[in-house]
Amino acid sequence: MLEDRRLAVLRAIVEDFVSTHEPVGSKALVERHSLGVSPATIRNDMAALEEEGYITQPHTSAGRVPTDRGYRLFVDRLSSVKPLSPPERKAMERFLADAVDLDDVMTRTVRLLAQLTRQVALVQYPSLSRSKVRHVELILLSETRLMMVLIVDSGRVEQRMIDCPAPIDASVLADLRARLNAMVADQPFSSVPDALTSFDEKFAVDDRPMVRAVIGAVLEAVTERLDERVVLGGTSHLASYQTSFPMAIQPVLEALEEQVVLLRLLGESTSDETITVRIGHENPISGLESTSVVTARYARAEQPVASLGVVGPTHMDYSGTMGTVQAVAQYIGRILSDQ
Amino acid sequence: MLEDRRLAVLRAIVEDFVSTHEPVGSKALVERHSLGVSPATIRNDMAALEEEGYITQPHTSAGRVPTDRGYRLFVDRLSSVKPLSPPERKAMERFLADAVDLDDVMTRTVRLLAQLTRQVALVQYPSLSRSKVRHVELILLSETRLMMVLIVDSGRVEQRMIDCPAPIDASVLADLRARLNAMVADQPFSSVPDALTSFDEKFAVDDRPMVRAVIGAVLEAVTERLDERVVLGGTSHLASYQTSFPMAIQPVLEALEEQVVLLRLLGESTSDETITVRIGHENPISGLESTSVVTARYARAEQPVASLGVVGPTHMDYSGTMGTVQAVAQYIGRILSDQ
DNA sequence: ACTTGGCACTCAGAAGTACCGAGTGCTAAG
DNA sequence: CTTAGCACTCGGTACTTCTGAGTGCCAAGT
Repeated sequence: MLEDRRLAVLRAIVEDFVSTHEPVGSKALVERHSLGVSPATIRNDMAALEEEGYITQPHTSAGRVPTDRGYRLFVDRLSSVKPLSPPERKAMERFLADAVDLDDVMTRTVRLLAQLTRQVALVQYPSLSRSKVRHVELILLSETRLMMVLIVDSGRVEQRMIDCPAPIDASVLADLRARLNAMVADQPFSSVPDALTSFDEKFAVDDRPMVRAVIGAVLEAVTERLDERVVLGGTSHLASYQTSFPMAIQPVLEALEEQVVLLRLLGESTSDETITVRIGHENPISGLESTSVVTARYARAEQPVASLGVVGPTHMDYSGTMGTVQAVAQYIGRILSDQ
Repeated sequence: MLEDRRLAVLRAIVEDFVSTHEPVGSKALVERHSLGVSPATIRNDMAALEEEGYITQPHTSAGRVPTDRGYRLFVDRLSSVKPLSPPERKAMERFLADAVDLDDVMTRTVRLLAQLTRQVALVQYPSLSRSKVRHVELILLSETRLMMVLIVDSGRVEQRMIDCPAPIDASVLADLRARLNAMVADQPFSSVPDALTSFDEKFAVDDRPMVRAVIGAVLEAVTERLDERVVLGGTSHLASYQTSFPMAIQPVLEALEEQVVLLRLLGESTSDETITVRIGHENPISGLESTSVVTARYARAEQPVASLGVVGPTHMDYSGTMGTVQAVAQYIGRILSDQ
């Protein structure tokens, strides 16, 4: 009972602080929330909460502010994932329905997320590791130069230039093309490396350098990490944070300029959770200690392929943000599975 | 003579203000620059300059600050384009030399520009309008579906899916491929549309729908505006502007999030100038009225293909920025021409 | 006709002072 | 365990004063 009320107080503090961005005092708390006790009682609870490290006072004569630990408890036990409102859901579906290709889906998603959450949004390109090869084409560009075009079942296309040591014979090339396709067409990316082991031995010794160059290009294409691309949007929202609360945006902007950082942010989701929240210092990346990151994985045809999420101030509306991120992740998954 | 000194005063004011970011007074001016006259004389000149609208006083008891008009005069008549220092040049060449493909060149360039100028950098992808077709490949994916792969001389590749109304005959396809390449290979993009006019008439009536679909895809690929992509970097530098001088970064960040805006910024260069500077309100884009934009075109094989540039505070180091932008533009041109 | 020293004037920003009141912790009574 | 009462703290606001950089103007100098 007592424990319950303390948690209620913490929840009230977080909620109030998130909406007003101002330290909240005991009096304001009993007024705004019907806690059924007097401010003095709340003060005792607050002292206890502070003792345990969930809240803190910016200065002696001010109210309390949640600590990262306080937010953590709030997220874990006191808040629920708030689903999108029907109009928001409508807006999302309408906005994403018009996407014409993968790039467009990604761009639109990042804009959408940024708009709905009013925060910085991140969207990672789907991984191709579960994809299958549809076709490999080899095109002779000059005597010693050819281009390999790899067509993926998702419609994506990868190309590689290949320079050969010796002039290429057209009939050898045709033979290679046919055999190569027989080997890898309809194979998932993951089994291509195995399929092509000692593939070159089937060719005349003279042709092997060329064959090996082609194999190399194919392997490169199927092993390349295409999920290592992240689009970013809504950075202008950063500027509005600082008005509301002290926070240097420079380090945040700097961190967000690094693709590596973005990948770490999205990549380190706890694998068994659908949605991950990292609060303040929990965040391993320097420059983002005073922000929270909410990410979710999205799937294509039931298989998780990548993540998306948002970066915002620690005093964000976690319920709403988590709901939005989750909804967008699910919807994107559906869109990608459809096409 | 008198006129000369006034200009010297304006130059001194701009230079001082750019380096200190503080209004500059008559006394400080004579001390820092050897103008050979007394503060009182400078004051007279300043009054005249203010009268003409080149400088202004933030408040009565403060020094003068250049107006947009003052910067304009400074850029047009009082400053020179400062070439990169040898170490900077070295750094640039080293940094760009490692680029592996076009995307990499663009990404590295934007980082480089941002780093050298400490401002927000923009780099537009090269236009393909001057490019030539190297090869067109048609790949049969299923009975009625094929993929068109267009290889451009710059190494870039465009692909299009094509659905045909009727099953496709392999020999017809081979014929089409051969003839199509005969028509368009080595042709500049601009002449492809003409080359393909009434091309379909050379085929059997039954095959024409398929041929037309392919022609459509090729035309789409060669007319698509591939230069409508801009990469952006160095936004974190925005945060440091505001510390030095009042400037809302939110509208700037917002503006920079719009691809359309970026394209306008880069696209509207005066065509006959190698380097374009737009100062403060000269800038047509809302949100960027208090920034200056320095852009330059870059060429590939002597033909201008796109632009790059930076966005910074109006009190920027114009000489240095112009020098850097120009140097990078030239060097990028060389890199693109090489490969 | 320009330059210059002198001088009164202005005014933003710093520094000092006082005050208010939100918020606290503690204590003693309920 | 709760609560009313109370003394205490201290950030923020408002007001004042002070200072000095910087100005414009004028009259004398070259």
